[in-house]
Amino acid sequence: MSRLSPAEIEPKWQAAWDDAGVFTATRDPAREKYYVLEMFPYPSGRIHMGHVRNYTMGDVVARYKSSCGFSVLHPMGWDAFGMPAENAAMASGGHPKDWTYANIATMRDQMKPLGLSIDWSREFATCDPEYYGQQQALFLDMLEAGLIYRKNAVVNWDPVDMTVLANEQVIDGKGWRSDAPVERRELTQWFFKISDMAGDLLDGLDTLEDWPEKVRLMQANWIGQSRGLQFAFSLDAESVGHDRIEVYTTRPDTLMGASFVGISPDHPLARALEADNPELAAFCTECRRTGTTEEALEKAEKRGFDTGLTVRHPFDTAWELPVYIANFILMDYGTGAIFGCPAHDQRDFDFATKYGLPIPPVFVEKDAEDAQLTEAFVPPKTEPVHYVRGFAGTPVQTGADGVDAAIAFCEENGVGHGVTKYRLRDWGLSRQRYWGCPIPVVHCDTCGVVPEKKENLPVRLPDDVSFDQPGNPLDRHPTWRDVPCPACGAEARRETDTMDTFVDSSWYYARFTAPRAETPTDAEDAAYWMNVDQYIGGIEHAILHLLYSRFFARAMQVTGHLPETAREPFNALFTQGMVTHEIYLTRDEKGRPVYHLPEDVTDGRLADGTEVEIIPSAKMSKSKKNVVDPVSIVEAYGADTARWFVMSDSPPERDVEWTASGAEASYKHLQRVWRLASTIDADMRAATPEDLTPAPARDMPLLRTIHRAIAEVTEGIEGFAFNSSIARLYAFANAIAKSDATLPIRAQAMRVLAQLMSPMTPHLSEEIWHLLTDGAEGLVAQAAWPVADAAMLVEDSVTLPIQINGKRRGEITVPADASREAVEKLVLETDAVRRALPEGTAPKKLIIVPGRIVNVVV
RNA sequence: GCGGGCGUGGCGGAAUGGUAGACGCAUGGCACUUAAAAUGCCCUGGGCAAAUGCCCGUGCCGGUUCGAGUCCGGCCGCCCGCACCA
Repeated sequence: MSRLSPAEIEPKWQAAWDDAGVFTATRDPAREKYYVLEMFPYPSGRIHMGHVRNYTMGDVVARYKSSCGFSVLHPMGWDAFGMPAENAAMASGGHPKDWTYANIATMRDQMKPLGLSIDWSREFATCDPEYYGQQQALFLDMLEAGLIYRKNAVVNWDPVDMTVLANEQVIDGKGWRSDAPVERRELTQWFFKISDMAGDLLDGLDTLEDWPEKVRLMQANWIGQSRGLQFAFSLDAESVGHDRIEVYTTRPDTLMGASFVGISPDHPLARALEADNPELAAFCTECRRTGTTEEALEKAEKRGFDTGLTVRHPFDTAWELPVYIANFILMDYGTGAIFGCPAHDQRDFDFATKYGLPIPPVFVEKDAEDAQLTEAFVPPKTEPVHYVRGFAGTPVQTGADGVDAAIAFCEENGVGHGVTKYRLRDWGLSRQRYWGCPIPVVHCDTCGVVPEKKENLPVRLPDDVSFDQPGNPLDRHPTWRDVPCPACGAEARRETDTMDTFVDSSWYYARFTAPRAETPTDAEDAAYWMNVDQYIGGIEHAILHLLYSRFFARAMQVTGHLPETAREPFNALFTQGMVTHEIYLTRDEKGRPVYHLPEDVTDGRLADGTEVEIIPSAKMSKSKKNVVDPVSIVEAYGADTARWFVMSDSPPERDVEWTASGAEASYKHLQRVWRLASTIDADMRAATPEDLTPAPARDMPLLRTIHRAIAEVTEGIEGFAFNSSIARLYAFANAIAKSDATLPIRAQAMRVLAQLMSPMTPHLSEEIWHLLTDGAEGLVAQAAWPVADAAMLVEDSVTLPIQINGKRRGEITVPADASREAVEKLVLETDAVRRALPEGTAPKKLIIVPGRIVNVVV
């Protein structure tokens, strides 16, 4: 019997699919459409197992839906702008464009042998001028619609390299190349007004029923709606032009526990005070050294600086509160100023303790009026609290009701007003880098900031740039900046900032519906194909990419580029786990990790004998050099094996650690299925008339198995439990191998097995299908998905485990339609129950869950 | 620090609140073979036991329930995100 050679059959069937145009997406009004999309890859240079897993999942869905009769759109493209291309250019002197397109070519060549059902005619890269030109058109429309504006924002500035650094380029507060302490610097930048849509983006989450609950929760927390009180503290003496401090609090119910007022180091008052107070200025400067990430701010030691200013409590003019500058207060959130209530907030408690400030409680535990607080008291939700200091003697409740009551009380007494705020900040899109989509505006001395004319799009990146020094090459380009003002025609300067790469990935799904259109989208195509029915990608994108995409769908609707029905672009979302692998690292003289490729490590040592640290289950990433190359797996075992393995070993939402033994095992199993098919085929060809005579009694068990397999495998695919589907397929193959059913029924089972396997192992399935149908029924890829006969799924009898006091002690088999009374009688007659029950006594309780279990309580 | 998630045999994992460990890997045994590979068959959570069986067991502690891997509360550990990484 011939061994199956993936190297022979896989290209053959891929060519057959191409010839038949099976995967070309066509707008067919007669059929329901299905748009399945995996998050497109960054062209890092080689595909890795995470890609294989991601795209195989999408492929399983696409092939399955296609078999179910849908008109399927399953495209692929490249998220091609970004820093690695510039880093490569700086390191090796090439050009980001060449590097990127070469990587794309390599990865496409690596991806195609996987046999994915992708419509490659729709492929594009975000660095294609045809794509980013349309993105510039979107920018102009959104600018005109008031969705984009300019304001100052803080960036990480490397004072040695004289360049802006991304957060990941800041290591322990220092520039990654220069090692110089990073400074904060303000630049005028472009922003999307995403905060205007905060409420709508929050409300929209409720409609996303087919998104993971955790992603919706993360997004809701990220948007961070809060209801609070905004009011002002009056300064005792006007200082540097300020006479009040505007404060926002989500805990107005603790206003009577105020101990101090804190303002951000970036608060206008703090900035004004810096001029006359060198000590204060030094403190603020020190605070600004902390990285710009929220994580760095939150983890930094909480520090304050007493400004010497005081304010009056709004409900008691005799009550004086000190004003501190505190490093943990963000200028971006609320008003950049807070009041501190140490008795009921742990951070404020720590702060008050550190600076010797009073800790007046608002409420205490019952019977604990005199107790000294050793930590902030946050009352349990259910317990009543005892008030020691309510508003004007009136106790208010805690919790949401208390906040509402406190806001109402404050409003009645003329202290501020209730407001709804969001944590979500506007999205800064300006990047001071070359390899991105140029922002299509021109700076004119007389007209100011002027949008480029649409007919001048795309604003192309110049090719003649150098990366021999840090900073943005567009700034250094001799002529690229010089353009006439689109408004007055005078000499003007092009903006040299480019767009955040998140912009590129925020609308690519819409572009796939009409990738060659002369406008960003085509109305008819968008109406037919949108929304994405199933989106698949990593959980690491749970917040930013998905939120930005949701914003963009709305913004594109406002600007007329998407229909109203595409408000939420992704109907269903699946977040896959990552493919992990050990990482190997050594440390440089500063203790920073240096990563090594698996092939450079032998028995835990480098070639020069240096021992390496091994960290298990680390996310596969190019920078960590722990990428397993799928190409070698495909070459050794074929695409079907790689696909089968990545789908079989782990539930798709969970991380999977790559192991070499798993691929080997998958390969063996697929060979076994092939042998089984070949044997059945050979037997059919040599069959005598007796072999073909039906024998219903012999055939019934396998017929039932066929229909159960159809039902269970289908259910697994529908529910994204691919690993369970594959477990069922193993069981099905074993059942066929062991069955004594007649040949025609075994052949029928084998054809169904091939079909059910086809989303995962399309090439092997085609080969088996072709063999068993003599090529008379075309391609599996075009065959209709089998349907389970419900009548065949019903069992005649059922085995019920019998528990005694919750522990399994026996079982009985009863007819599936047995009455409760009949089951009860049989249960009481079993040995296990008789042994447990004293002679003649009845059980205390008898629980019968029909079809499932019996529990006897004695 | 904040937000979110995960934790089950030697390993990957299965299990609408209802027989914990399906299915697969690995280990061991057997068959085939001159031999090996390949292939096929069998066993395999731990403990006690000749055996029908019995006890323990889903990170830890507690709770709800006839019944908890699953629900609730409190911990521990690991992972993801934190707005200029993609």
